Amino acid sequence: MLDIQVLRNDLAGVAARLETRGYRLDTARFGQMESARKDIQTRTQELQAKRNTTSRQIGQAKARGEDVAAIMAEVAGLGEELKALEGQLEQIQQELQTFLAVIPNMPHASVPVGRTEAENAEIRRIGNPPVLDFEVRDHVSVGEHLGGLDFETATRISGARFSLLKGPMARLHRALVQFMLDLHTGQHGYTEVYVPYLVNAESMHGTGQLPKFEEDLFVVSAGSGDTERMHSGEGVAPEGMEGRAVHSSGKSQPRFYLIPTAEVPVTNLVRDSIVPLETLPLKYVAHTPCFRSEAGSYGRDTRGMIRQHQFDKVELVQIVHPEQSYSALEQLLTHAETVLQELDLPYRVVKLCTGDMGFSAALTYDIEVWLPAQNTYREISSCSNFETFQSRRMHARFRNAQGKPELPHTLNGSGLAVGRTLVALLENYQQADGSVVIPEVLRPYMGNLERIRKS
RNA sequence: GGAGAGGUGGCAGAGAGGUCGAAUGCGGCAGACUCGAAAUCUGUUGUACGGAUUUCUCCGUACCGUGGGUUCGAAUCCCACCCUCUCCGCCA
Repeated sequence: MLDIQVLRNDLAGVAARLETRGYRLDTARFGQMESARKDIQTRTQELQAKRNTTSRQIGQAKARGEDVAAIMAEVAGLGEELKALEGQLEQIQQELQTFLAVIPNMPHASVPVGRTEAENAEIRRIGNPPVLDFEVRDHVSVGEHLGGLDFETATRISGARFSLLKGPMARLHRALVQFMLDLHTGQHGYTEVYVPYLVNAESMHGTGQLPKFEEDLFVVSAGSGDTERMHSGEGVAPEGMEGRAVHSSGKSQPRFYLIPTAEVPVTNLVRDSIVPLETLPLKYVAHTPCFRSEAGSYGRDTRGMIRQHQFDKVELVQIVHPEQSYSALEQLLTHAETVLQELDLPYRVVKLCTGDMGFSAALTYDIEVWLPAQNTYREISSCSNFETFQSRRMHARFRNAQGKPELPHTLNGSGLAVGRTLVALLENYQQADGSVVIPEVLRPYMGNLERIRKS
């Protein structure tokens, strides 16, 4: 969420900046809502002040044993009027809130302006694509040949966009997770956390997945929860009823969202709290499955495990002092890159252009790994600085040197997407005979296995 | 699923329609005492929004789990909901 003060002070400037991301800010509407809000709020508060002082007088008069009929008459109709005004104020503030909640973050000044990923800026390339002097297979072919990858059975169990790993392949997947966690906790100073995979609407709102991107998420409710009302959209849930699916009987069922990334539960660790200055930077790493509906990407990456409804990821999250956030982003990026370097996988780093960035990000670097079968680089990590966009939504603050609450900057990045790393290993480490060599650093996690062969 | 207890400031814990943003204690901060420290004493100490001021603040409003109701006035009364804890049952 953007700072409403910035909108008030420089509406045209904000609109121009957001234009570069392809977002048209309705400045006229904002102006109308703001002036209405100002008017209603002023009148409401004046009336509340009057009520408070009068009520106090009544109390004092009664204590003195005086007759209060005269004062009572004075505030006779005040209640109704006040109630109406308070209602209006509530409504306009809700409208403003809704308006603000769907505005994307402002791109950092250094972000290249562009519409599509074609205009992203390549920062560096590390490593050389392997020379494979035989017919290159894609990861599906490699994995199925080894008997470790079984999409047919996964489809029977669940459906499209799920995968099943077996034997050494499943272990390799686990080895990657272990390796990444050990690296980030041991070498990079992150604290490992285990977090819920089902979260409430407030958490989703905090990191920016809601209210705009509900269709990308899986929604879960217990037992016979009525899903009818769940997608009724716009309507703001009554306070205290958020995250509830209203059952036809009038009873409510708890309603959860499956996390699309560990960013959600981990960043929300600090929601609605004020952390002491000296605890910054907070650095967390978590391994979780991620669940995405992939609505709107129907024809893309249908083969293999590139794009799945469920995949594992090791996620890095940092909560930092605003002055340190951009150097922290560079560090976080190198932390993710280290994984690829240790695995000796060729990759490149790109800085996303304004049009390709996610809703909440101010600046994003993508790391793309080389996939021989696709003869191209594919995203394997995304590292972003959200500045105060998420902390404002989450009401996450730290106490600054002056003792005042201040919004920290939040960052996160994949370190890395496990499924895609597995894909990259299978493709880059495949051998002419169909076997796959296991990178040195993973062998301790594989019982010193050096190569996966057809069983 | 059954039975019960409870949600108040950083923490503990009063408060039972009126001057309560909330006693008291602890903790934190500042000062006094001290060579320094401890102890003691004094003062101070929530968050958000709006307005004024423009870096020193000041004023107003809201907030005692959440939402609604009663009332001139609600932390306090009424209703609904959420959450936490204890015991039993079930379960990994």
